[in-house]
Amino acid sequence: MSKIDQIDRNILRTLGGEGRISNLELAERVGLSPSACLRRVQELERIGVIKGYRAVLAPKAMGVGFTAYVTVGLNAHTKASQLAFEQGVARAVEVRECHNITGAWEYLLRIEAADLAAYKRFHTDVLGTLPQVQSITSYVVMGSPKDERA
Amino acid sequence: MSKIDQIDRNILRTLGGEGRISNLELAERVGLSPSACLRRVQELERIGVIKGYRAVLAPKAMGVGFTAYVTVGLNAHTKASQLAFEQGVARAVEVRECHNITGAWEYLLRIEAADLAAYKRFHTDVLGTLPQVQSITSYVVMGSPKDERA
DNA sequence: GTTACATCACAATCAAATTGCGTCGATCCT
DNA sequence: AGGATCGACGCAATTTGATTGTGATGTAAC
Repeated sequence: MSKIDQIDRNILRTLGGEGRISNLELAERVGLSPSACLRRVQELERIGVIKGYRAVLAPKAMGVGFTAYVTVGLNAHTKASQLAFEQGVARAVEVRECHNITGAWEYLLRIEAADLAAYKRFHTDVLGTLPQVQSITSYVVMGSPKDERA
Repeated sequence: MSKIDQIDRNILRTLGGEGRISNLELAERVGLSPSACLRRVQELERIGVIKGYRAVLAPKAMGVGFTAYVTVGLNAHTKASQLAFEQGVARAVEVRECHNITGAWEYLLRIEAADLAAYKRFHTDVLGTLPQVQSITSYVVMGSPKDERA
């Protein structure tokens, strides 16, 4: 398979929303036999178009009651400084996302913590001890009218 | 089941990373028999702790070659203005996430588009035609050293 | 026109999911 | 202290789905 056709796009769209649909049901949805459908899914996984599957969990049940986006500016823009910061962030479980962005700050983080107190501890003991960090601005998430993360 | 115990947390953590693991394998991981494990998973789904499952797809394969975070300030802070904006955003497929945040802007959006030209069209024809919008700041994502979205 | 290749559906086999049921441990009530 | 009740378990049988081999079909290239 060298290119993704319309059937593949239907498969991907369906799996993007219902990752654990049975192959039988998926085959019916996209109009193939189960074996043909399964082979396509397996190929999409093999070539990396489908990177994996994840359960979508209710945050509260995972102990997450507080979410914030944080912009981070570094005091030095060197490659070493950026790599060191990224390593520090990789170790912090509260950091769910770390994006390298254009603009006045180098990074945008998504932080998930139990509550404000836990966020404060993260802010002080994690971000506050990374020597590369020069500026931090926190934006607390009060709600998410749209959230199609995957 | 009234509360989530350590076995449940193990199940959730495993499914959060490998949503399509077989029940057989999951049972081995958490130390239960397959039927006991399956019943717990079914209960976690029933009570809403597991909201669903999604395939994680490579962005390029879905036609996404450009990602940006956008802060949006509204010209009026009324409930009606916010709802109208949120409805406009709900209709836009490029908007993957819309978060209501504290600080100088009301919203933080995550935009996924094919390329810069497509982003420009979104910026002009979608955001640029919502009357509630007073300020827009775009932050282009150049990379994501950490991304555990689900 | 022939050959090669990709993709399909069918069918057989294998593996996993599902569910009924008995057992065990904990808790509560007498 | 003993019995009853309830929740959760593992076992086993049954059902369902996944997997894979294979032949057929269509398309493209030579």
